[in-house]
Amino acid sequence: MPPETLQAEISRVLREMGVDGDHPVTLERPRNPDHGDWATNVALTLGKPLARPPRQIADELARRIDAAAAGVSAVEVAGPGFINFRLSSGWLAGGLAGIVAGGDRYGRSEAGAGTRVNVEFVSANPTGPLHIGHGRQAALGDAVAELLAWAGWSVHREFYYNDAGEQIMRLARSVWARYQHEAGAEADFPADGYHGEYVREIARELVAEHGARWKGDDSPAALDEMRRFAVARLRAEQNRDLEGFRVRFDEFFLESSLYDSGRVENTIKRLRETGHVYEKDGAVWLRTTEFGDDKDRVMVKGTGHPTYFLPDVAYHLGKWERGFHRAVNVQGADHHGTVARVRAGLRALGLPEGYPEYALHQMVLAVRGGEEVKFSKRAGSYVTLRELYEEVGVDVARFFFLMRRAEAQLVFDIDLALEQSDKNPVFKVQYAHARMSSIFRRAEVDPATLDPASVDLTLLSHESETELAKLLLRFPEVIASAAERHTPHSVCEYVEEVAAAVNSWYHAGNREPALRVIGDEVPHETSRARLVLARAVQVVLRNGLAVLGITAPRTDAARERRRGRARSSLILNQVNQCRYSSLAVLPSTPSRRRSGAPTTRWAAPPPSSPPPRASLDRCSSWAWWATTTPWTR
RNA sequence: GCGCCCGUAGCUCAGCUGGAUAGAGCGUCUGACUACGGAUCAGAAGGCCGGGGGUUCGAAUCCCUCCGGGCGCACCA
Repeated sequence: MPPETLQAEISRVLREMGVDGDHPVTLERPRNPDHGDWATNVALTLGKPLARPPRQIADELARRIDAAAAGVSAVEVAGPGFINFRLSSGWLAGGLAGIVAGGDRYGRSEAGAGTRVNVEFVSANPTGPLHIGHGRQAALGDAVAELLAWAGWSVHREFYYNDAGEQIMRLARSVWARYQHEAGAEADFPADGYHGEYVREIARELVAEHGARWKGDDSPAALDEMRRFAVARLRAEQNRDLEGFRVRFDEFFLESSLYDSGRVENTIKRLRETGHVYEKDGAVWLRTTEFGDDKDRVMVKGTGHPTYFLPDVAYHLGKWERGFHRAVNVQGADHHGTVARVRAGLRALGLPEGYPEYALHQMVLAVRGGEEVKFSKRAGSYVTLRELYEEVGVDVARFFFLMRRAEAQLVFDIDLALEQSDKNPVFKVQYAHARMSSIFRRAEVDPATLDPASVDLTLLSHESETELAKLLLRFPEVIASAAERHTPHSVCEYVEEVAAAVNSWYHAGNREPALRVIGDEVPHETSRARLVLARAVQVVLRNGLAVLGITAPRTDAARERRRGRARSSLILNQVNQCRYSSLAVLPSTPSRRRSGAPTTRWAAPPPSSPPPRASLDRCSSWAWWATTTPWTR
């Protein structure tokens, strides 16, 4: 955000010039650096009201500005009447000191005033392991939640699931059939069953724990036992996968509790009282068209059973009544059809328009060697989240899931994710952070003891330094905007930009030793000032990555490997990668649609022959390289 | 057929809710290397912002329309 001093000074001058106090003054950051650090088009917008040429207004405004009071070093009029400002070195120095002083709170704001907000995401039903679509949603939801927390909201992370619906029964029937096979009985596998290997695993565990007591038993009681067992197993597995992905929830909300607690009944009663309910063809309808939906919706079917619409409304009404007057739902874009109707149902009950908010995301495509990766052994028809992050690492997976805006389809490039160079944006950013840490180690200075107040920061006068400093000072604005718009990807882009600026600054020191942070060529005071800048970089990168749920390493395992300490573990690592690459070669059937599941669906038929084993070849050549290449140059 | 999302450099994508000469990474091309961590740097080429209309001082951005791609449109879950 623009410096308040500048904003205030412009307002003062405008009042002086007799301009109406509520005339909007927008300050924006010009794309072109020649146009200064901040610019305003206010003279252009004043042309009509003042009946004067914009250029003339701009000239007068620029003349009257007190640069010192505004915190700028230059005021220029350009083009048709833009006014460009350049920030003063004093303002920059104060800002840098503020970053270091702010530390891990730098970038937070109190905008949310501690108000409660509910962020619901993942919400996968326990019918199988989480897939990479859930992964995108987990990363996205967690980042949106964290952004809101940084914007001063009190955030509640919630996971909603169903343990008794039709799909769960399909799961139960699938497990039942596999169990009969394991127990040595005949049974037809249901046509709509779940084919993943995990179903067999659950059946085997059932046998291990309960023996063959349900052999040949197709009673509802037996099916129900298996349902409970399978749901418990899969819920536990999902939780392990999420914990491994560093995502935690404050609450797991069970759909069936809406029935048990009478909330569904209560909701329909209250809807009837609104007078928007009618009966037609033996079903009970809500007139959602009165509230912006494109057709009315059935709440209770002719069979007497409620549709999913009803518990959805009951659930969100419950959120409101639990005190969450703001709620954000992170969901796959295939759910956008439910948005209008749920909101309409809630409006009928008197809740405000636009409740809850939705952050919808498109599907994920995993690509390796230019080919889509579709299958895995464990889940059968899709790539699981765990397989993905065990191969590329949690940090990389989270960043890749977040680096595109949610509404766009995501191509997850596994080759790029495995790349350990600046080609990979995650390494580029983490490396920039590690590099700053390395400078402090080298200088034998504890960054925590650095006191920016005792340092003359105006010594940071090289262009690479001032550009970097200005970039760092944008951080709070980046966070605030990303929180408001639910766009973690803009944080990814920002940290990447910071890393690039850090490299540029750092390498200026390679070309001219006088520009280094530490060394004989550098005067002590200058060195101190640059250490403050390095510290500010650390703070911003660490905080930016923290928002995204990514670690900011002080050092890197790869460096240890280069030092030759861990040759064997490197080789092991490559072998592991070969193991996971097996997920590319297993044929299977396309997945079926499951409710509550985000949008990863693989519609293409299974390959008739296994794809080429390029990744295996590469692994073996790496192993060869590792055993034949000396570790020190 | 209706609704939502997307279409920007060869590829993957940004573009801060209407601003000045449309940006970044990868790829390509040309240079640089005794290094505070080479996991590198400097530079260049590359564009009818899907097409066409409109709105205004000004449009990738807003409106209309067409084309292309994805998703969703049940008394399914």
